[in-house]
Amino acid sequence: MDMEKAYNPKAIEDSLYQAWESSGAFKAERVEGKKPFTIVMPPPNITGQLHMGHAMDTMMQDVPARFHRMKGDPTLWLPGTDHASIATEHKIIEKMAEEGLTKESLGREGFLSRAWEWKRDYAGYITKQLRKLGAGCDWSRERFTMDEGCSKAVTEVFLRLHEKGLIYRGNRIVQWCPVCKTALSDAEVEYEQQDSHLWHIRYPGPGGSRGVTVATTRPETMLGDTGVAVHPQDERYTDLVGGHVILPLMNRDIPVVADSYVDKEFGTGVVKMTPAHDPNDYEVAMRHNLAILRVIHDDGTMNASAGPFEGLTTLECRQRVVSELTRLGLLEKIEKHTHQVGTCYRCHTTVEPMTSTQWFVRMKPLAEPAIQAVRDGEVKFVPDRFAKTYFDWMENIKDWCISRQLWWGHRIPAWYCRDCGRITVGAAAPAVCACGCVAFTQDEDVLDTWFSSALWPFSTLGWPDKTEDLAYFYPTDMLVTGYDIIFFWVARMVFSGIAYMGKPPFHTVLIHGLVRDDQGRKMSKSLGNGIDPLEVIDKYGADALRFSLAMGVSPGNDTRYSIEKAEAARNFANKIWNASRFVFMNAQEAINLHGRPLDITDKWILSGFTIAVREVTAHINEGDFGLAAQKIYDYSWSEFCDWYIELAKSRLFGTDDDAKDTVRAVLLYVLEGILKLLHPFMPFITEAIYKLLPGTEGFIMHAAWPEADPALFFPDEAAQMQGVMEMMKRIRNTRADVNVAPGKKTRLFIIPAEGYQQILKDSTAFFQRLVWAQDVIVGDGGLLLKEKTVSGACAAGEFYIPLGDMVDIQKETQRLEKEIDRIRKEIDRASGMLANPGFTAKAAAPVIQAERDKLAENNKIMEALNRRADELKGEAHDG
RNA sequence: GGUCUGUUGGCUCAGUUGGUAGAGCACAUCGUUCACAUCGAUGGGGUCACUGGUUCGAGUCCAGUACAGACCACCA
Repeated sequence: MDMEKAYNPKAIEDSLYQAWESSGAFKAERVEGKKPFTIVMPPPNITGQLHMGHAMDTMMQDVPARFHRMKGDPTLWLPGTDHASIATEHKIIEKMAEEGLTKESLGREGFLSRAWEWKRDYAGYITKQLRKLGAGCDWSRERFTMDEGCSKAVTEVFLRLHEKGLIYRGNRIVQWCPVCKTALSDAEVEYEQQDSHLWHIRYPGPGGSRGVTVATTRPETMLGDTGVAVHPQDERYTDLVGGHVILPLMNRDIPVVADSYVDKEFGTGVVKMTPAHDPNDYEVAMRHNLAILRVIHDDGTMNASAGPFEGLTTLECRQRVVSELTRLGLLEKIEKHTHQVGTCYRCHTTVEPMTSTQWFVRMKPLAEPAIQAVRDGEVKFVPDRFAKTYFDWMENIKDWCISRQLWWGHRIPAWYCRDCGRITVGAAAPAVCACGCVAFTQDEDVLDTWFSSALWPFSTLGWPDKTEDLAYFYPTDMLVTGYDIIFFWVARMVFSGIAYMGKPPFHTVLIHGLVRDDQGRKMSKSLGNGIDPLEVIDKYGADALRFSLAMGVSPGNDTRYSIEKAEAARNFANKIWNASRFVFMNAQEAINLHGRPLDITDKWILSGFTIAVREVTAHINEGDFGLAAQKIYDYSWSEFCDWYIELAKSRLFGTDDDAKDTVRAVLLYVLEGILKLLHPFMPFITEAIYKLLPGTEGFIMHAAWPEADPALFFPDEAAQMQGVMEMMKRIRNTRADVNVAPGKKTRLFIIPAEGYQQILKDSTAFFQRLVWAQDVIVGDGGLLLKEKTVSGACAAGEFYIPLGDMVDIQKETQRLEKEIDRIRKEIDRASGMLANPGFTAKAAAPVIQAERDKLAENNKIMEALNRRADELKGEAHDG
C-alpha cells in the first residue's frame, strides 16, 4: 500500500472527479417504482466566478444529494446557469466601455453576439469551478435560462398569463434606474440611508392670498408638481382645500387637495404632489384626478417640461432650483434630514421613480395558493422561521413589473402592428393584423431575469413538453438557497409551480446564511476581503473547504469564515488519511466481522459507531449539516483514532492470530463506516481511501449508507469500557501531576470496584501500552506492599503507582485532599438533589436513578480516598 | 415604524425534547516507541448580556431591558 505520509489532495481530486463524471456516476436514471430524490441547483449568475457563498450553497446541496444516492434513491441534482439579464448586461457594458464601445455603437445584434460569447466563457468557468468543488451533479442535464427549452417555457408562461388576463401592459409609476436605463421591480430596489435636507418652500396663493409652505427632500421634482395635499382633518388648511396655489418657478396654478395619506405632524403638514415621480403622490393623484407631468428623462436629465431647467441632471437641477427659490425669497428654511433612498440593486445608482409604459403581472391571484401551500405544510422552510419572511412578502405583494429596457434576456412575445399599433401577444408575429396590415415589430424589451428563474424547477425538466423526466422528477424535493433570495426567487418559484404544474416545485426549502469574513463583514469585491474558494482548494483541498463550511454552522445563520477553519478541516482530512494508512498497514485482506469473538474495546467502538450512524443520519435528514459534521469529526478523531486504534495495538502487535484477525475486522469495518458517513462532506478523500480498502469495489458514492446494526450495539459493555478509560485518564493525570516523565515505566496496582474485576484483569495490556505500566497487578488490598505510592480512585476502582523516593508524602496528601474536595462537591450536589422532595417526587425516574448511581459511586470513591489519606498520615508519622 | 436573529471560556462558534456547560483555535507544561508534529498526553480558563417569572431544577421555556446585526416599510 503506497499511501503518502501526508494527505495530498492535489494528487487525487481532479482525476477522481474525471473518473466519476466519465463513468456516468452522477447521471440520474429513472427507475420505475422507486421514488427519486431531486434537487435543482440555483443557477449561478454568469456575471463572474463563484465565491464563498456559492461554495456553501454547493456543499449544502451535494451533501443531501450524495446521502440520498447512497441510500439508493435515484438521485438527480440538476445543474445550470442563469443569464442574469440586468447584471450581466451591466458587466458587459462596463467591459465594452474599456474598449471605447457602447451598446448603441454595436447595435442589438452585435451586442447579443458579444453577450453569448460572454456566456460561453463564464458558464464554462463556473461549471469548471463546480467540478473543482466536487459537486456531484448530472452534467448531461445541464441547463441555461436562455437555452431553447427554457426560452420556450418562458414564452408559454407569458402567453398563458396574458390569456388569463394576469399579464397586462400599462402606464404606471415604476422604479427606474437612469444608468441601466430600465424599469426595475420593487424587489430590485435597495434602500440606503442617506443624510440629506428637508427644504421648506413657500407656494404663494393666487393674487397675493394665503399660500402654503411645503417640505420636501427633492426640490427638483417641484417642476413636475400638479398639486399640493393636506390632511382632511387639519384645521390649519381647511379653508384652502379646493382652492389653488401657485407653483413657483413655473408659475402654474395647482390645486390643493385633502388626502389622509398626509401626516399632519411631519414637516409643515403640506405635501407637494409630483405624481409622475413619486409612488405615493401617484396614488393620491389617482384618487383626486391630478395631472401627471413627467419632468425627468429616462437618462436622469430634466426634460422639456422642466422649462428653463431642461438638460440639467437632477442633481444640478436641485441646486439651481434651490438658488432660484432663495433669490425669490421663497425658501423658508433648510433642515437636516436622514432618509432612505432607493438605489438600483445592480449599479447602486439612485433610482428615479417615474411613470412609464411597462408590462405587469397581476400578483394577488397567483400569490394566494402559494401562501396556502406553505400554510398547509406542503412546502416547509428549514429553519421554519423563514416562512414568516415569505408570508410577509407574499401577503403584501404588489403587481410585478416584468419588462426591462435591456437587450440581454427573453424578448417579450408581443407584436405591434406598424399601421394601427394594435398589440398581438404570441410566440411569433401574426400573419395579418385586424387592420389588414402584415408588418409587425416585436416589443423591444426583455423580461425580468427572475421571470425565467421562477420556472426553473420545471422548465429544466422539459416543460411545457410532457417529458419523462418531468413526469418522474417533478415535483423536486429540496431547494437549497440563501435567505437573501427568498423574495426574488423562492416565492416566485412556488407560485409558478402551483400555477403551471398544479403542484409546488419542492417540499423543503433549506435556507442557509451568508458567509462573512473573519470580522463579520460581507465578503465583497470593493472591500477586497473575500476569500477565493479556489485558493482554499488549491492550498488545502476541496474536502477541507467543504468540511470547513459545514463545521460549526447552525441552520440559517450567517457564518464567519477564516483560513484557520480550512486548516483545521485539512488537519482532519490528514488524520483520516493516516488512520487509514495505519489500518492498511495492518490489514491487507478483507475479514468478515460476523461471528468473531469481540473484546470489550471492540464492543465499545462498535456501539459508538451505531450511535454515530443514528445521529449523523438524523442530522442530515434534518438539514443540520453542522451537527452531522461535528459528530463524524468527534467519533473519528476522539473515539476511533485517539482510543480505539491505540487500544487495538496491543492485540495487533501481539501473538494471538485469532485476536489479530478480530481487531483487523473491526478496524476495517469501522473505517469503512466512517468513510461512508464522511463521504457526503469529503467526497474525494473518502473515495480515494475506499478504493484501497480491501474487499470493496465500485465507488463509495454508490455504496450503501451505513445502518445501525442492533447486533453490534453493546451499551453495558461500552459503559464499562468507559469506566476503564476514565481510570486510564486519571492515571495519566496523576502521573502528570507528580511530574513523572511521560515515557517512564512504572508498576501499577489496581483494586477493582465491584463489577470491574474481570474487565480490569483483561485490560492489563491496555494499561501497559497507554499509561506506561510495566507490571499491572489487579487484586485486593492485601497485595499492597509497604511502598510509597501515588494513588487515586474512580468508578472502576482504586489505583496505586509505587514511585519510591519520588513520592513526597506531604504533597501527595495535598493532592489527595484536592481530589477529596472535588468528589465532595459531587456528593453534595447529588445528595442535595436527592434530599429535595420536589425532585424525587417530580423528576423522571431514570434521572433520579442516575443521580442515585452517581452518588453511590462517589461515596465509594470518597471512602477509598479517605482511607488512603489516613494511611498517608500514618506513613508521614512513621517516616 | 414593523419583523427576525444574535449576546456562552482570549478568538470563532456548538449545545437536539429543561436534568452537574462542550469543541476548534490560542495559551501553559511535557513528549520524536514502528498511522499522523497537518501529531500525542496533561492542564489553566466561563456567575451562559441583564432583570423578573414558570419549575423540584433554566444556557435551554415566558415577559421585559440593554447592546449588536439583518430584512421589510410610502412619512414627503
